[in-house]
Amino acid sequence: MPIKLHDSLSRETRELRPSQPDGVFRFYNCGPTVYAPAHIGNFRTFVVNDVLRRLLELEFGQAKVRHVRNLTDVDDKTIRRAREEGRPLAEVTKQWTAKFHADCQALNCLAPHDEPTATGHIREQVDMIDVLMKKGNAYRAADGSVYFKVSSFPGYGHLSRVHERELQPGSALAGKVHAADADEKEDVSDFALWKAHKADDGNNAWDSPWGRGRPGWHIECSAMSKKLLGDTIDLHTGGVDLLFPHHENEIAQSECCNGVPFAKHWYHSEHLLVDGKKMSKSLGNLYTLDELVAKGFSPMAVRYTLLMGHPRKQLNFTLDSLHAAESALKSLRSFRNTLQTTAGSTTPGKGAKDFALVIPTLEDDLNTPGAFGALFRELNQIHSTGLFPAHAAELLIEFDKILFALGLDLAAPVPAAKSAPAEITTLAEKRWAAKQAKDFAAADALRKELAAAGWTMLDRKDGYSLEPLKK
RNA sequence: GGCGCGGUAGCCAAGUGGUAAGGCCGAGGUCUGCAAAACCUCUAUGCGCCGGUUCAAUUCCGGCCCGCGCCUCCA
Repeated sequence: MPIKLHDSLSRETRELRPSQPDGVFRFYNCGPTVYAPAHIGNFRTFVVNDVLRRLLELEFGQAKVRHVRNLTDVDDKTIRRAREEGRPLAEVTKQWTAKFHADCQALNCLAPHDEPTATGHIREQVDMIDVLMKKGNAYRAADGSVYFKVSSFPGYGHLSRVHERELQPGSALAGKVHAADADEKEDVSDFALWKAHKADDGNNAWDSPWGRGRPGWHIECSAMSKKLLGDTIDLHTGGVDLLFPHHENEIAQSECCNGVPFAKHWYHSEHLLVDGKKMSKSLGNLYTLDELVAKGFSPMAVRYTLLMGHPRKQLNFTLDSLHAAESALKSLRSFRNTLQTTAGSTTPGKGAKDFALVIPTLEDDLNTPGAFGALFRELNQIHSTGLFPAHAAELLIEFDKILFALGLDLAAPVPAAKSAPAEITTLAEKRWAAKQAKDFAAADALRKELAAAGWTMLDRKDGYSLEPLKK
């Protein structure tokens, strides 16, 4: 079944298919700026793109998907961070790149096939700017910066419908408040391709035909996409906030330089809200993966939570939803164990249609909550009708395919139980002894004592474990 | 002000012109000395409000109310 995905440019849901004769599907996902830990809003986009990547692999074959995600390692924020910490830029970005990779791995995201960096592709960016200069789409301003001339590209604004917008009085552009370099530009809409060196940049500058400086933000994606995937790619993705101006500017640069359409398909995932509001430092509702893990949640529950809402709708993230995710994962784990136990070493049967709707639901515009619904509906159905070994063996294969598509690793570590203090283990030992002696009255009294101290005992045949009481 | 998205059970959240998936929580039950786990059952005559179209609307159309996002370097 073909994968259908909403296209931000045409505003239609269209089939995804490779456009090149080699049958390789090429997609570019705008990656993070590495100057701080990414927050879970960032990860919503990367997790959604990861599900997409997995579906593409299932559809076209593992070898027929090429996934590129960049790392922005030179811009205002990274340079400012390095300056504030008195460290070289490369050291700062290396640190946060490593952290980003660790978080991605914890969230079970497949690594992109290429992860190019802006500083690693200065020459490609300069070359591209050079072409734009020669074609008359760019100009060098008095300060040595190079700007893209928006009026030279008639297609500008189609993606974001920028022409249909009215500027809010007092907005940055209308008031030129933020446009520190506005005087250098011919038009406020023009954007920087090359930024002339300033004192604040320190030694983070490169030579170019227009003098020392550094690339503007937008050009890196155009240049690296061209180098690694070609002039026309099959899909370009990112968060909604990148739709304008970032992606609009990428289209302008790439199409003016290459003379062919930039991306066949555009996809934007919506924002994650926290307690009904966009995450922001000022509201204090910004979460990183580490903070959630510190609260006792597993990274897999975070991943599950990020997939609980439709990717093109704002998703309201709460701690309650993390609890829900943790419980849901537990059910899935338990179900898989049942399948495994029942199946044993039986040869899988053929023809079961139990999970037939899950992947197709996912393939219909990445309807992750719909897919979870279909999954649990089937799961309940199977529970109530019972299982034969051959059936279970077959279902196990299907179930694992679904887990792969969603990127849920049920074997991933769950939060380690806190170890109990000595007085608790003493009580527990006493209770266990009482139970073995069948002194149930004493055992029950000790259970109550433990509960009062905030602990519960989970009995097994051969022993017990201790867990802190929930709430 | 402009552009866009949304308002579905206590919470989260799919979906459809023909009478509401699923998860969490909660209640009852089976099973276990107890507890936990697992499994079973139950939980919106209702889908922001008011009109309209229709045999039939939560789903289409119009108006209104409320919320959220974006409006030049934030995933």
